[in-house]
Amino acid sequence: MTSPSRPAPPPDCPLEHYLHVVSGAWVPRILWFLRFGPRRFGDLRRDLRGISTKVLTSKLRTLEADGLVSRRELTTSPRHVEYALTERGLAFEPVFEAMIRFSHRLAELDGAVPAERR
Amino acid sequence: MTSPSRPAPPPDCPLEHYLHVVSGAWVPRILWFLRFGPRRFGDLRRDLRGISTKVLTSKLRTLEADGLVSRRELTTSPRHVEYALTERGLAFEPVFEAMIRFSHRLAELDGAVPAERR
DNA sequence: GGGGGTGGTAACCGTTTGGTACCTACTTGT
DNA sequence: ACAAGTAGGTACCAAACGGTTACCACCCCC
Repeated sequence: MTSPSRPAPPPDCPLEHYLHVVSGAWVPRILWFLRFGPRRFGDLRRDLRGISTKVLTSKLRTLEADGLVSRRELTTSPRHVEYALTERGLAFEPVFEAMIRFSHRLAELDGAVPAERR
Repeated sequence: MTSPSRPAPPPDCPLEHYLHVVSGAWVPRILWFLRFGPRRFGDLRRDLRGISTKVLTSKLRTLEADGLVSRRELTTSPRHVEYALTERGLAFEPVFEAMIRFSHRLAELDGAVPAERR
């Protein structure tokens, strides 16, 4: 035990800044599906196959609190609620692109097909 | 009718590909510190303030199994083990850059003009 | 042979995260 | 009237994740 367990909290680290917002298994996936445009609650639930309504609700609430996602109730026939990326949420776009480049690069290094076909 | 699109789960989805490798609270941080060059076990433990040796070991094992990190035992006086990014691990670099851009962009939106127009 | 530093391993436990099941409230269609 | 679809909320659990505490093996130095 050389150093005290928790002596210095991170000052202004971009990594911590990022990880504070994007944690857990579902948040990246939610943002992923929202980048294609506004999406309704039920749509997201079907997009993210396997997510429970409880978790989807809580994650959307968190993202709304963090200002990455906006919630809009539509005055439509059964009642629709539309979720969309805010301007802050759109800041996530470079990360999506990077994740795509990452997985393409890994596929490339695996020596498999050039990721364009399949 | 209810859902305009329920696109099938792409078996080679870049997002899932990415998330398979980078999950949990510590893995991104470990990769972050390794990108500056090879690092010894104890160095990483000090870099990642608060991580336990158990978790650090298990994460490094996983990263090694995924081929993102290499492990090398040095024949030095006390005994050193050096971890480094492999070529596959270097594919993560765009993600780092994107995370940095993300946090800068958020800071920009926080501190600057509230230009909420569209 | 004791102390200190390295790099772990194993057992146990607590917190966090997510899942299941059941519920409300409203609206539309039959 | 009643079923079905919309968007949730709540209570209760299960599993994953991570932390704590020990302890080991090795090496060097004194």
